[in-house]
Amino acid sequence: MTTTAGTQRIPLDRDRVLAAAVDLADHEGLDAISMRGLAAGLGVVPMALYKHVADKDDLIDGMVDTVVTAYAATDPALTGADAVRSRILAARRALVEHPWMRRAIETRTRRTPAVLAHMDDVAGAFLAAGYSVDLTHHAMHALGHRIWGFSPEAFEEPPRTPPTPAEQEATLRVMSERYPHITAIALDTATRNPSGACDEQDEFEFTLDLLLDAFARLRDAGWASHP
Amino acid sequence: MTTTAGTQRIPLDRDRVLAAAVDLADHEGLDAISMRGLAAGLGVVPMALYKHVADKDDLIDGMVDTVVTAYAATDPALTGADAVRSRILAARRALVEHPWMRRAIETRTRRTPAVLAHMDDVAGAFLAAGYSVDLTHHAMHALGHRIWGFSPEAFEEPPRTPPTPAEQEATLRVMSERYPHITAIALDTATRNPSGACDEQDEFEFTLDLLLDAFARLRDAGWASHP
DNA sequence: GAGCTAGGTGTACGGCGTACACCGGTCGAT
DNA sequence: ATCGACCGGTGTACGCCGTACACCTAGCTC
Repeated sequence: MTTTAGTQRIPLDRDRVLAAAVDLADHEGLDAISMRGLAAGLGVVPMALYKHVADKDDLIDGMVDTVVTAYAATDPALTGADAVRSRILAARRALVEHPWMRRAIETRTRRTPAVLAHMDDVAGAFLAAGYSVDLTHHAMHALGHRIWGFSPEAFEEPPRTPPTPAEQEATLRVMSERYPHITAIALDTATRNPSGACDEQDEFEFTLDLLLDAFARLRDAGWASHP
Repeated sequence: MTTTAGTQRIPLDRDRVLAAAVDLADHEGLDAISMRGLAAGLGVVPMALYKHVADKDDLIDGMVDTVVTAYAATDPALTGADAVRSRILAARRALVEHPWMRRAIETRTRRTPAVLAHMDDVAGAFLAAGYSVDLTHHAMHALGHRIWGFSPEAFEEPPRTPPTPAEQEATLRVMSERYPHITAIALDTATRNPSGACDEQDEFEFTLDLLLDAFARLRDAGWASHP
């Protein structure tokens, strides 16, 4: 089981390890990432990976970096809030392709070069559009994880097995009694989208634009946080 | 080691298990929560916990519920966005006391009664203030995790050992060359707060008010998402 | 040819969540 | 008074995890 007859093993390198990890996470989810499983997929013994990544944390940092590095560069024709918007939506596209990124980013603490570069680009777009350093700072805070292409969702749906109509009616009755307001929201959504699901992309862009708009207003008003 | 001479063991119940878990997490962090460690702290064998919680996931759901249940009720004198604001800031106070809540909430999928009740209260406050169901829905999305008292922070600082002044200068030079914009922000912050740290509470309230303000404007303009 | 190095191996350790069989009390029904 | 059910705590064991450490080998440099 060392080498398949005659075929030479191409030696691993960090990029191949990371690419395999990204691929595995894309198909099986972040929880499926284990040093053992990843190694098996590469036809290699688990400890071999440690020649290319420091530890599992470094592996996941590397995966994040791999994806962030691949973000499309901002269209240089865009300026100001449009440049920010375009960069953030590029991040979101990557995020939709790699759903595990969301949780991966949330648990990272080290800031790798690609991550810093993305933050720097977003900040740079604000500054180039005449936002003060001060206001840019606040805008970055306000955008939060939105600059990575997602918003944290209080409303997130648990993956569920579809209930029978009877169950559905029973829970609806209970819900509307105990939680009338969120039930009203759910029912209102359902009138427009029978599946009852929210259009996450819409919500994302809605809030993104709301925030960008609010910040543009502050900029135009000459706002400053310090007296 | 069954029972200390004479003293009767008070039997465990779910609430005592959850309270012990919350306490442990408060002092040692969420990662310190293991069935084995928690059991040891309670002077009990690990499997004993499974008589009171279904599994580790249920344990953490229960911990979240415990804290959320303890949120101060909204001051009934407050109305509208003020009621929302007050409820969210109450959540934030709880979050500061229980730092592990942040990560715990982020990884939850099940929505427990206390969690639903909090969401329902926030939504109810909007509706009571004359926001349409539609607009309330969008506002809840936009607030995202903010209704739990925190915002996801792109800017989060890793816990770090303070570097020597020489190192500090070296990294500053590298940073300001490669990432001029975020460095500018950091330096600007440092002029007002020598530690260079952001005031998270300020940033939180700033964005919260920005959003509440933007939504109030939409309400007053009679905004609706559907034509 | 000696020695170094990079990359892959094998073994082992300590931790985790939890399935499963068990066992001593308490208590209600007979 | 006896029996059975049930409830809370126990003990053992399994399979997974990350990774430390010693090792082996092929190829390269001097």
